[in-house]
Amino acid sequence: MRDAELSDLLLRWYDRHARVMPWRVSPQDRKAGAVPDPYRIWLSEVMLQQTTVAAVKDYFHRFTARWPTVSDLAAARDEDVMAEWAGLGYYARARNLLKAARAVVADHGGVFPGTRDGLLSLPGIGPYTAGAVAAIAYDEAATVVDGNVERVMARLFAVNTPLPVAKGELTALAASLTPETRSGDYAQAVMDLGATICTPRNPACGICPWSHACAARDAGIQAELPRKLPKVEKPVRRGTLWLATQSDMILLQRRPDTGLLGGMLGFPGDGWDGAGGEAPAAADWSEIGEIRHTFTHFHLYLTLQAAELPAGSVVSRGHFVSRRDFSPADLPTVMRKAYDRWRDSLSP
DNA sequence: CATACGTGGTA
DNA sequence: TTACCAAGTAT
Repeated sequence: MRDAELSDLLLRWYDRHARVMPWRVSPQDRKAGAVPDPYRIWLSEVMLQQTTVAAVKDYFHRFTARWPTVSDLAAARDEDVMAEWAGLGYYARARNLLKAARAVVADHGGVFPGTRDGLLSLPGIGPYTAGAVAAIAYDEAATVVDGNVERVMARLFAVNTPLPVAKGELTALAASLTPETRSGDYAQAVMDLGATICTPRNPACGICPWSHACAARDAGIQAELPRKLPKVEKPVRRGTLWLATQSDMILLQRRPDTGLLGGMLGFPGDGWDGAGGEAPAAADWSEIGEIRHTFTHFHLYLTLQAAELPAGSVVSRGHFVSRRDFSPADLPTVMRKAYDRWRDSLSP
């Protein structure tokens, strides 16, 4: 079977089964002339990096309601954007989002670059996102390779080379199928196929439009692909978080712009992320419990120390914020876990 | 090329 | 409960 027949088959499947998403223009609306907004496509694609559609939806609605255009976002305050991103993870995405929005306004007159190569020059936009935005927003015939596409190609062509070694090979195979027309619909179609039918476990080959052409299915090894190199074991780190109040104030600390939870609000800590080393103030600290949290590359156990600081206390780290100006929703999840435990210890 | 970088859902 | 997984990028 020729490659063009395979892509046509998938597009016909997509016409009937495209999932509805807040940022997506349906294939029917596209055929009627509707054009996706590059800003919304870019925002959604950055949010979707290593993140599920379900987790992204509410964040996408809040961001687009608050900042409807790239110019609005470019004019936003850093702390507002970081607070709005809190809980979504991979916070470098939010910092780069702002940098890119400001670059679009400052260097491109408020209009997104019109090609994949142009998009690639913006912070936070790599090969996948550049291709996805170019294909979806501009119908450029860009090859789009995400985890779904890697899995679909590995199975369709029975590639036994493990990831990430196989990345280049899978990209070339994906390129061999990418059509010159309806490139945006096609890119979304392959990803939808991977997300709904060609799933990591128990792929639904019985209803797959490509099952007849699938080499892995033919060999009965579809569930074993793509193969992956063994993962390194996560080490355990331990440390302390200091939870201090002073009358109606809470002690918070903005984290450095780079590294773990970069740019996010949190509580002063020590012993687990290279920062600190001692309590931020002399006080009668009492241990109120422990939280555990697993990051991408390590398990973390944090001892929680709480204290009411005497009036006039000098703190070595952080700054006091009135409870009225503090929202736990602005915290990254590990910090919100600590806050929730703290609050529970105060009013059980 | 390997590592750092979050979180919530699922088996 | 543990381990894996999700529309990756930067360094």
